[in-house]
Amino acid sequence: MNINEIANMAGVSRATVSRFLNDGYVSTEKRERIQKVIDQTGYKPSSQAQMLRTKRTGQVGVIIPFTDSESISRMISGISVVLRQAGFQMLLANAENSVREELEYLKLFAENQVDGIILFATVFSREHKKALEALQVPLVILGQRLDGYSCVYQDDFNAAKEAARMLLNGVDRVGYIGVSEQNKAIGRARKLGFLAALREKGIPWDESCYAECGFSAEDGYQAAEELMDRHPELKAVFGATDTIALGAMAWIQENGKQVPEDVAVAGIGDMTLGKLIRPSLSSVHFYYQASGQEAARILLDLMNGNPTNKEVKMGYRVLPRGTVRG
Amino acid sequence: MNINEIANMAGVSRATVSRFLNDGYVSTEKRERIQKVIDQTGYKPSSQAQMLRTKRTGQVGVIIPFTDSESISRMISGISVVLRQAGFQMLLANAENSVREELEYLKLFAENQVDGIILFATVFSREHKKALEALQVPLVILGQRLDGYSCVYQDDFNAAKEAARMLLNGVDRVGYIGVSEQNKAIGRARKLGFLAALREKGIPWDESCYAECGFSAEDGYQAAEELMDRHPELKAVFGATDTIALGAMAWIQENGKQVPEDVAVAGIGDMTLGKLIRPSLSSVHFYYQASGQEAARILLDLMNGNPTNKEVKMGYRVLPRGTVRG
DNA sequence: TTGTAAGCGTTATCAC
DNA sequence: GTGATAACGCTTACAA
Repeated sequence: MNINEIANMAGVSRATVSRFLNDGYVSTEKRERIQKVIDQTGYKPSSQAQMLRTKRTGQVGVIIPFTDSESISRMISGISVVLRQAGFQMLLANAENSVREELEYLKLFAENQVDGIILFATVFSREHKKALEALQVPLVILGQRLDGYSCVYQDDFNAAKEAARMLLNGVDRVGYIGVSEQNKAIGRARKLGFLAALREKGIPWDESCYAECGFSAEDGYQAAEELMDRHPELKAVFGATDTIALGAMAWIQENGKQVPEDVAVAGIGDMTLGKLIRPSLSSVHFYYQASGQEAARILLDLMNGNPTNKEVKMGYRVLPRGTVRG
Repeated sequence: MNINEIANMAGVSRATVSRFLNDGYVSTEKRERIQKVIDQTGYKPSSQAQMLRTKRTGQVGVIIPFTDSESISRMISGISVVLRQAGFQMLLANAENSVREELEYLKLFAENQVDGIILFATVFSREHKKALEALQVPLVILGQRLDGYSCVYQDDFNAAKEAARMLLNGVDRVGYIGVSEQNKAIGRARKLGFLAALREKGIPWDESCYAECGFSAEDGYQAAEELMDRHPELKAVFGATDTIALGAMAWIQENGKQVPEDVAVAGIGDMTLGKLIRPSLSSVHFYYQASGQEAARILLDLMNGNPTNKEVKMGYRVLPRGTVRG
């Protein structure tokens, strides 16, 4: 079933059918005839042919570092809602924690497979920047800020600072478990925010109270062990993410300490599970779903030929809960 | 940059270039010439043109009910790894909890937008079955069994039965929090497995000890409240999923009961967070990531013209942890 | 082993 | 308003 057959059945030329489909000028009479035939046959134009002809694919490539993360899930949800509404489909590329894969996908998409790209960024290597410069396709970066590109990111610095303030309530010996500072947002900005809160309170900082780990709860667990072995006197532990904080808290509770009486804990991200455990995890809410929507909207703008780069820093909400002191 | 230009630059016909690209017969001499030109120009064939010409898109549609679920994330991870290796891309369709949307996507993909479909099924309405029958494209169903279709699913019945056995250790008054039985796997099979364990132990069942809810932790929390208000004497609560169980556990602990001394708890799915909370959540591990891989492999088979329908029931592992008695 | 030529199913540009 | 006609960039008989 193709446009020629439809044209024949309706007794018009295929150009007219095409115009009908694309809101061109068609007389009411022929309009009706064509509509009828289409209804009868259930005809749908071949999107492959349309892609070839129009150079538009109606697809957006979304590159994520891994699938198993609540924040990523929420952002994807936001993206998918907006894209769907705009008639776009989402080509999801899962880099599985590999920077090399991430670059591969970037190149793959760059070669005109998609009309636009949303990149969940973690770190920016030289290679990344080179790949981004070579890009012919509109792009929005999610989760990190990068000069010269449209991006949507969280206010990591201030979120961490305020979360640290809440954690430091009546506490002066505190440890920090974070991720590599190569990750500017989650690694660097959050740590700096934390340190800013310390400075504000006049609490001295000793780099040996810092432990670095990956993004999983197991990582947080091990990092807590390492940290607390080194500094059993710590009265509070800050996790760069809720997942890390939850891992750390598990170790702390397992080793005979009360939370928050002996050790207070806080994280960032407001994961669902954080409010279910006892005591409930103090955290900072990020508007992840909205971030995804925002990124998708900016990308739609860009794809519509609006060349304005935009940087959007999302807000946050501090959530004092059971793991910090009164 | 298209195949004609490459052909001109290499001094061959475009057919030869095409053959070169598709592993057809090309003399070593021309092979080298073409390779050189391609290296110089960075030429990549237009996948849109290839799609139109070959009727293959190299894309697989994956329909999920929602994004925010650890089990779904893990299955997607498995799918993406296998598809990637086979050179396919993943078109992710998020139905956002809407059956209507799910059907829309099914139809959309059915119209030859993709070479194959993986459907994360929840319920099968008449409409679903009609849509599935009309499907021209290879399909694998994930998470549910459906006669006549290739599917990969969990052993929900036996997993629930064994989990219930472990929960019923020294306990005879027990409640069950589940989801709608329209969902044959998570709703029906798990409940039946649970009831089978009860029967085995000779424990009578009273339907008023059943509460039904959605998939979120909040749902589990509320269902626990409803259930425990009705039956304060319950000594154990079974959640059809870990998320539900965690929600229920939060309510139980919040209301002054000790887990597992006063009330034992178990769930299904082995979510990461389950092993981090104290006491740690007893559960059943499902091989979700492997399920995704399996589904993708079967789909690849199907797309290769192997018309063998396959049903794969995945195994499980029972994980007694802190929320059940000795 | 290579080239010619005929599509794949659309949309866009023209005349009419 | 409408209909020829020419692309879009590729693959694949078929012939050489």
